[in-house]
Amino acid sequence: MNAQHSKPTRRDALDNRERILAVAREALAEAGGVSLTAIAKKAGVGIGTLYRHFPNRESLIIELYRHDIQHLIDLAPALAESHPPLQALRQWFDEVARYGRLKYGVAEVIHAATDRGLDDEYYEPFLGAIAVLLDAGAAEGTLKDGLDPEDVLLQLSVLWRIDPARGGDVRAARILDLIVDGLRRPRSGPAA
Amino acid sequence: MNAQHSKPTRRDALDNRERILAVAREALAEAGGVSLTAIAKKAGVGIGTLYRHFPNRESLIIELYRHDIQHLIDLAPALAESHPPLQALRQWFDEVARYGRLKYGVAEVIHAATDRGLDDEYYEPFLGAIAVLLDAGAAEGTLKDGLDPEDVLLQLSVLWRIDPARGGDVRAARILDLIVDGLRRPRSGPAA
DNA sequence: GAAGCTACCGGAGGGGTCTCCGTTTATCAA
DNA sequence: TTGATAAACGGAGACCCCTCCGGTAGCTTC
Repeated sequence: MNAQHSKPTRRDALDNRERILAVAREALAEAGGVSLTAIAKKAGVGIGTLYRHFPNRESLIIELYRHDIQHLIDLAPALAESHPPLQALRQWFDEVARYGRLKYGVAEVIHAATDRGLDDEYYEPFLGAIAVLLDAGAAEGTLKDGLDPEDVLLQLSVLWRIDPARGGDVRAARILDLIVDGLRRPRSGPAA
Repeated sequence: MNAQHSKPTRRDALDNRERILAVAREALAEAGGVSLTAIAKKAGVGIGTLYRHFPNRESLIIELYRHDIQHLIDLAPALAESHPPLQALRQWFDEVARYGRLKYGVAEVIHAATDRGLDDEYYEPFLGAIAVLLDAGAAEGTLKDGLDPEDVLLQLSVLWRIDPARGGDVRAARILDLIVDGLRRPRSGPAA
């Protein structure tokens, strides 16, 4: 990220960063409700140090789930190529939901992304992934033209508000179906 | 609410409650980001007193916007009666969005309701309002059968994640259209 | 090896939500 | 009036996020 010759980062800084990430990875593995204070303490650094490395909770979590987020982003064009557009879209949605359910952090990142908007390193690529799927469908004529990927991302963010305790998976699938139906181009029938 | 003969509430308690509400109403008029600590101080009560009257931020806000929430709940059957189902639904959605935009608290309450679920006094009635609209559409055949009002409420909660700074109203309208389209019964054309 | 520069550390502290519990006081009965 | 009593008060304090800045200690240069 800064391999420039601007000045090599100090060793202790690097060590601390790694230690924080390791502790955070373990602490946030599944749970989520872990305080940064706790992570800092466990990592043996001051809270100030943690915050210098990761200016807010989200950026720490992004770092942890970088890999997974990227996977989702890469998956979209792959699906678009190997499946009919509607199927690709739906499958991608499922995958996003699945990741969010599985790895707490992915959900948090995506959710936060809809707030932060353009600041976030992954915001644009994520939108791009959605755009690929939407374009494929539009080209084929099964999805509406001119859909805004940001609108779709927002709609997806509903996923993280579903209470997993009560029919989480089923409800998620149902809602994703509703969303996809909303994106479809209506059959050009006669009626108004 | 407790007109029972269980024991009349103490006068000072009643007074404090009113004072807190008055201060809160003014403080939260439009803004939102007001601390309960500040409200307590302004009302001349300890923070503990505020919290005994309203066990959390949300319950205070519910009290403030009781009227507005009820209006929305009542509006649904009225619209269902006076308009074609699709129009009624869409118009009700708009009204919900409008209220949320106008009065910060309404949005917060509805949003929170999707989290709290059954604990909330207004959760069921709100779902009922949605159900009325969905049923009307189902009966007419323009909306899908068996839609779950809770699913729809969840979808609506997206409204409060829209950044008003960037195309808020327009985006909201667009997303509401998408949601409605997702709820419509597809034309029974030939295709798969 | 010593010294200087400055990146980096770390925790105090500000502001938030909410809980707990010793103290005050409104109300009622005597 | 004067207790007695329990409801209500109110703030200290636990825990959160995040900022700020005086102190510390790597790295470089001589």
